Amino acid sequence: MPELPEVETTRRGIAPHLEGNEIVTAVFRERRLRWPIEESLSRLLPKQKFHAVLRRGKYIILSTDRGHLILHLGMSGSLRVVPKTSMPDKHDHYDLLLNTGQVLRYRDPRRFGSLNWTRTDPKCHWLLKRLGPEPLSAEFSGEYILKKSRNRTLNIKAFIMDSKIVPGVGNIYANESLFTSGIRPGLAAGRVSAIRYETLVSSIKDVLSEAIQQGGTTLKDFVDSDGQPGYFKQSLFVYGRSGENCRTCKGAIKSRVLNQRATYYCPTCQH
DNA sequence: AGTGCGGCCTGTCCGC
DNA sequence: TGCGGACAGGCCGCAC
Repeated sequence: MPELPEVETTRRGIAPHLEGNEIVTAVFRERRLRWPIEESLSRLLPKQKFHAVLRRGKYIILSTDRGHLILHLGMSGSLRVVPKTSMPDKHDHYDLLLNTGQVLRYRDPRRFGSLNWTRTDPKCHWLLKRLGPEPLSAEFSGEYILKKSRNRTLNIKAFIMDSKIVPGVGNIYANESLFTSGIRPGLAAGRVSAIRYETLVSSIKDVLSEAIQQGGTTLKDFVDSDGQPGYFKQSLFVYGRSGENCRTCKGAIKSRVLNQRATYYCPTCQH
């Protein structure tokens, strides 16, 4: 499940292979992703040259001289750069063949991902325009989130997973950052104090940056790698550890469902 | 406006 | 061993 660090790792991995290079052909084998891929892309994309590979939340933006591809990896998506001789497998839904002889290949067994095209400023695209500030930017601060949270009854975990508040904090990192900052996931967002929001924002930034750094260690092998960055190996404090011992207090990690999402916490360390 | 939930998918895991 | 069913997960869009 690609979280923001994996998306950023992917972005960094593919960028040097794309920037300055041109699309020769676009092959779509399965257009039924979260939204059907526009038919016109097959004829629009050839001859377009990439000039930037950006990220916004968990969206990757491939900017060309004529517009922008906006893509999301969903639950099971991955993007890799492979030689054009490499055969696609069952879940490899599209290929962008480049003038370098390499192919940018999208795989997504569950097809929760998406691919959209826009000619205008991607910031104004309907998928991106409502997103909150980037979690790793200065704009995402304790002050900002405190202000957004006033009078909100929604639990703090669902609140930080709301992309309108801050994009890119998925279930794993929501659980982990709430543990690190000692906050119970079920607490109403509006009842969390200013000082605790300062801690939470720092935790989110720390946990995301650290995971990006760990993912970065696999970058050099990106072309040949299986696309799984190293952050899965990082030691998680609570996520998926129901019944196991808390790494801090040795008590049992609990789990419950909040807003239809698996939620893990330590009843002793989090209040 | 805020909140909660349905729906989209398929690989994996569990129980029989 | 084989089979069916539950589950996970991001996120838009809808209903209340």
